Amino acid sequence: MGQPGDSEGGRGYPRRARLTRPAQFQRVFRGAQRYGDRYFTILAKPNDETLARLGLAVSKKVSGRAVVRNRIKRLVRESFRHHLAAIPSRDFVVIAKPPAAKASNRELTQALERQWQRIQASPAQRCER
RNA sequence: GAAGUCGGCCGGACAGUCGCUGUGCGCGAAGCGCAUGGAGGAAAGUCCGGGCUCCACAGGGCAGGGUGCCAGGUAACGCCUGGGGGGCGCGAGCCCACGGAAAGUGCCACAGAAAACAUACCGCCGAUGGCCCGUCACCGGCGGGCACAGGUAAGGGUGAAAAGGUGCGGUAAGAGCGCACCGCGCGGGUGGCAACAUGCCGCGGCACGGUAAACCCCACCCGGAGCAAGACCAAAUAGGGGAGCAAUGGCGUGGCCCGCGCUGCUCCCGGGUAGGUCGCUGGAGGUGCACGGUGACGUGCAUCCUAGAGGAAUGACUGUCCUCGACAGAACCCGGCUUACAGGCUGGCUUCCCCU
Repeated sequence: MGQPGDSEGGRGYPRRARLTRPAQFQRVFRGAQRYGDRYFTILAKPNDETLARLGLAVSKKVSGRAVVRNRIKRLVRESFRHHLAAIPSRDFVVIAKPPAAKASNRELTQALERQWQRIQASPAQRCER
């Protein structure tokens, strides 16, 4: 099948690959490169680690129901995990938009794949402050 | 078999691959391997009640809030069980904020004459009194008329509601005015722990409209905040307190001394931010049996351990099958209530139909 993650034998998604503290989120929110489509906005900022890290932001504005928000977060994490090897080591914050609540799993997965490819293609810019 | 009614239960299944995470064990240990566990009946709304934690607190009262037929169950409740009363249904069964309106206050729209110590629009009567007419020779009597005083609440009409109902008597017409039956109220007796009931006895012609999710009265209950509660460990930076050391200094103020202020190094102490650890899941716990109880529930014995994350795990993909899958995601923990829910399984009871 056309699952890139499967063909590479899959990757783990350890705690190292997550943004865990408010300060880390703040760092990304301040001056990051932006990517996005109708389902997501992705903020990216170079980090000092050897691994890309992911943070999620799915607000209640996206959907009032916790089940829907959980689904979106799981899909993003799953996609990120599959592409971890190919993604440059930067900190990302994926912000979901309201249309994502109505999209199917397949639609969201494909949309994310396109974004990772764009990010892979674009060079990391130093955002001086 | 059909319709209905009251409960109980389930909430796609199986396999593979790749992940996340708790626990146990092992190892060449910031990890890895193996084994094993990982959302719900509502996890939801946050509407009640508790546990737990911190703060406050002698006792009592006021204010405020809540509950509201009775009895029981419970840690507690606004929950549950049983009972009483009222209403609905042929029935099983369902529904009810269901204490007090002979403490006080308020309100009762529209309509209607009148909405509460009753009143009198139409109507009825007009016995009694008044006026007029007739009759007898007069007083007076008798007869008739008027509807003036007055008497009525039977009938009409209004309204959610109009001061018991029906019948007979009675009357000028009427009226519990009188009587019978029904209804109502009060007192007593009887039954019941009680709410309450009453084919019992006596009394009262009947006097009591509704509204307390209106104020209010009565009885009972309630301190506040919440796991971001709270406890512990604790960098960096700034600052506080104490001790010691060197010089007996240095700088500022001042003409100078004293004095006052600032200043070095080392160690200790207390508070405490970032961050971390605990709180964090074994509990008013589940299951089975026995016993007590109409029941809710309680007691005893045996047995089981069944999520514990934290930017927040419990998922993704693929395949097969079916009746193609609803509402929906734990966040300290329990007991309830309420609301949402594709489809399916199952038990009791009721009514009707058919067969034997």
